[in-house]
Amino acid sequence: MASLQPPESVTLDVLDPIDALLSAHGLRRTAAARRVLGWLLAHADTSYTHAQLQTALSGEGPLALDRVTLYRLIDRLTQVGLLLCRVDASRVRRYQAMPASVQAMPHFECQSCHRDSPLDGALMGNADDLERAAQSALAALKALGYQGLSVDFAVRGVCADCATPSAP
Amino acid sequence: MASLQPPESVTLDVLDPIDALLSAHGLRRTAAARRVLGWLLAHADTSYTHAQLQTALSGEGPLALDRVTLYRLIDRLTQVGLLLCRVDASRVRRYQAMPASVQAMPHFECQSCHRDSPLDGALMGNADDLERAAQSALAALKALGYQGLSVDFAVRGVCADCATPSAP
DNA sequence: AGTGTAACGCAACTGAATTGCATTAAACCC
DNA sequence: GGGTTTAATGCAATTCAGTTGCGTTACACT
Repeated sequence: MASLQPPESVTLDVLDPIDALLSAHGLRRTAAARRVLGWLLAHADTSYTHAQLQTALSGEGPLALDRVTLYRLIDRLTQVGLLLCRVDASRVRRYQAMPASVQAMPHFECQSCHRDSPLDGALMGNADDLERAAQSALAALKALGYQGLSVDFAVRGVCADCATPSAP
Repeated sequence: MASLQPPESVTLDVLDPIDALLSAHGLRRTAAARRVLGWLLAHADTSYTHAQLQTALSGEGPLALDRVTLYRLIDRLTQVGLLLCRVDASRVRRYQAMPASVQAMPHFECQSCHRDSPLDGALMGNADDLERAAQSALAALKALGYQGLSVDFAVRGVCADCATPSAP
């Protein structure tokens, strides 16, 4: 049956860019790898835990990927620099497609309730200063051969809700 | 036997500053609490994992503190803002006495080998920019009632060692 | 087509952290 | 001082994210 399938669909993916990324980084083009990287690239604005990826992928298609296989896959994708990985306040790893422009999205993590909220506009007066500091550090590390670099600016503490003694 | 013990030793700790901190934050002055907070204040320059604390404390004195008790204790100390807590690259929590001046000690975390190294002088050109950004964010949050604030600036990626294909 | 090896899947395991519950001892009150 | 309240302790059992071992499958390369 493979003999008569069209080599490319009407919507031109002559030689899928995802496949290109995979082999450019020395990884095999397996169904799972294509799927995971593709999905993360399509949802590149946020980060996802292993568990979230697992359900998201099994939900939207026929692929019932093994737990361990997914662990190893995202690990490989991270090591070659295709994914960005950080550990959130509740100790779970979060993966995200490596952003082209490495913005240091500032965020706040509450030590008590473990919520993680972005520090936007009003709360981040001098975002330019931050950006400048980030760029200089990145340039220096890149020159040393470091790869897949990203910057993270986090404020930690106890949020107003948790700080108030208790409710009446 | 308590009746004849001297109220304070020769080296004036009339009403221990640690005890003061504890009760000022609504915590009971137990042997364990005194000991842990005291030790962390005496080693305030770095952070320690639960396991490290456990061995350090049992090593240097008679206190054989229970694992779980230590977990709950450092958790309490963190919630009231006496300790600072972060999760390192290998997913374990690291605790540190809350520093008075909240420096955003910049550091690099390798996604591959999970080493965590400080970004000093040469690698952090505009440390002032970073400091300024941090101060503005802190001021804004403090005004909202947030407590025990600290700043963390991390660069993530794959270090030069891990990035090179392999050794010959 | 044949072959070496990366990637897969399953089962068993680790290690940090949490929960339940009975016990101890600060802190508060009279 | 004695009595009460409840925070803090200790132990056992459990959770949860992630890992390791090992036999099997299927890319990639000639």
